[in-house]
Amino acid sequence: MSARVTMRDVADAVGMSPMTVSRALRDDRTVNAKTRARIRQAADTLGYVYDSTAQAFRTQKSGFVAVTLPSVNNANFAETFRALTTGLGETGLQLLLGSTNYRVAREEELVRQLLARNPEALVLTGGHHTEATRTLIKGRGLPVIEMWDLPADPLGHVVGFSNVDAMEHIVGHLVGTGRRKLAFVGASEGADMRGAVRRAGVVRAARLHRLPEVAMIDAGAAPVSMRHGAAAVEALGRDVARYDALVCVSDPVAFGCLSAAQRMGLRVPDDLAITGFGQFEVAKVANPRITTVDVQAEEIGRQVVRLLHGIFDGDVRDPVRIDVGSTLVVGETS
Amino acid sequence: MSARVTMRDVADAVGMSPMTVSRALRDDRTVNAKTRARIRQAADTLGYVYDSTAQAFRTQKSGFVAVTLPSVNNANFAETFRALTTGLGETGLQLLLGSTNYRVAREEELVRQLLARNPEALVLTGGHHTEATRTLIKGRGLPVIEMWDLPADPLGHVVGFSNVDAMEHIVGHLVGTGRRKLAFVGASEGADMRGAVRRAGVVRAARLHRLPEVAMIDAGAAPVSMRHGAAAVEALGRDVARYDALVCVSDPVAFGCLSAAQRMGLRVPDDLAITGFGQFEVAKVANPRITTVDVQAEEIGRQVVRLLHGIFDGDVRDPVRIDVGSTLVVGETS
DNA sequence: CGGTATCATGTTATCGGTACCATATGGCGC
DNA sequence: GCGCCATATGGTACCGATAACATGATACCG
Repeated sequence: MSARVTMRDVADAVGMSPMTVSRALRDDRTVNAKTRARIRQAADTLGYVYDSTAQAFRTQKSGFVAVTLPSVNNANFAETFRALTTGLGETGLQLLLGSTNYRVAREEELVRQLLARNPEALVLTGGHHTEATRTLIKGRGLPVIEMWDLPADPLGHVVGFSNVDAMEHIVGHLVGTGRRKLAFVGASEGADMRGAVRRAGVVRAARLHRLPEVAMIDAGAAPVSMRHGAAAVEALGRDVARYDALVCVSDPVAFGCLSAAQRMGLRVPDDLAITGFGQFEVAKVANPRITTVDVQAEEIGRQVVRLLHGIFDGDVRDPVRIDVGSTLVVGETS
Repeated sequence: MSARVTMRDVADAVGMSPMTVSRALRDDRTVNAKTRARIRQAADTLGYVYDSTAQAFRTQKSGFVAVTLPSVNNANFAETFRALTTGLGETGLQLLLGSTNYRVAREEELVRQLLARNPEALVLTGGHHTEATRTLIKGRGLPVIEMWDLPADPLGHVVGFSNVDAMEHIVGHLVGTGRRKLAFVGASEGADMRGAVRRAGVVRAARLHRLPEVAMIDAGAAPVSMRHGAAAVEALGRDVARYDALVCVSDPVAFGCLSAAQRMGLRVPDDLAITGFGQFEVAKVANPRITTVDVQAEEIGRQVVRLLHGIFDGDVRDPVRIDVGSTLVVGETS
């Protein structure tokens, strides 16, 4: 078991200094072409493997961009993540991913872990963070982007949309089609800020339209998905007739509600309207198609990539705020 | 914009040496409890963030485990990934994730990128790799685990199940309920090995049962999902009556087929049986529930974690092969 | 009470690259 | 022939944490 092959070994093999080897391997044009070829050759022969840890350490540039997501098991976030990976990969940057599991407290620990790897930028999902997280980040002076939200007091750059506005679109649409007795189906109040903001948006919109108070249907702790929506409706049983519209926190939840309602013999949308959120694939394919809001998960990712490139190239200096907006997509469930 | 806070700064703040700080922060019991508390306190006050890059460099241990997935936008893989993150996070290991987008060629580039970060282990999804990838990996002598498959010629350890067996369960079940004219719905033949293996499993099982040749319905390039399943059935139109069962490569595809079939007025399962794969949430919630195969995505992740711990603790030396098996879950679509 | 084990902390060197500056060599213009 | 510049290469220090060894203080033993 021989020790690791380093630039020193390669240098010795060709009778040059490690410095020249370093330059040669990085394709520095100041190294004579013939020398470079000889060095490359020797490196191959010796089975030399570049040590990017050492490089990251010396240059203080990790080549990482850190990203936090509430969960990777969510088609929307996964889509954004894919767009980020693709876009940044072209520049040789690698993504360092962490999931908060929808808990703000977990985010703090996560950010600390990620920052320890010296990322060159930090991309956070959502605009709600603990005070400690905020200080931690601000103290580092690295580029920060918050996405999937439009926080009032951002840490740096922002690429997102207004959850409140989006919910108002939905409520407006429901009111326009004659619904008045709304219920919101989402995760229990708690650590999940995203759900909380959407809930607040519904409540506000209902007040604006002078609707009776919106009922809150608890589908369990975040993350909530299809089965939670279905279980919530099953638990309601006949009582679901008290409402004429279920406003769900996401499309999967809406699909769960839809499915359970159908099993109970309810006609959707005649007896009950159901709306989702996020333009997940299931909304388009479900039968009937689910009314939802398109939030352009991929576009968010693309914009973040564009912004990061601008930042790294020095073109962007002042905090940027990009609102990608959201569009109501009327389906057959409302 | 102050320079980065290092252990030196923390040490100066409490009047001790960096070495003691290092020990204190790593919870080394040789440091006096009171001193440790003081150091922790000072680190917090100064906003110190541990530098894992420096640690990785000095100790020659990156703290990374590299993972490749075909796609993160797949509830099954996402579930495995979550189990990995959780399990390894407890040991202070971080996951370095790369997606192959279902292309074997892309895997090679990816593995190269991941290896440059000096991971302490490599976890690959699937058992098919290019020759170059295999050499690359073997030359490194680091622990390798292939998951989600049971390759005949593994690179190292294996945690998976037999895709072929699983498809045979499904076909056996369909035959048992009187179906004979099967069609397989999956991605175009090409780079997606996983789909190809499942297809082969169906074909083999059909031969065993002396069924007529299985029709191949091309749902487009991988990854295929709900909308591809739906589009495939729509494209077939009335011709779908030529089959009495659609065997789909995954649950999302099956759901797409189901939905399109229902829109066309077909009765499932009376006119047409439909089966999926993977026990995705949609299979359980769909109406009717989709017959599928449970492959225990989370269990795979847990077993990989257990195996990795065994490897790092030195308990595991010889290549291990864990078959987590798969279970037929009969729903209402067959 | 001397000697040794134990605990708590410090000193030094080092992991493998690379920024920065120095140096050697050759070509070219005047 | 001299100065000047471009080209090609080398020397040195250093990024931040930690292994290995050293040291000083205290406890404990017969």
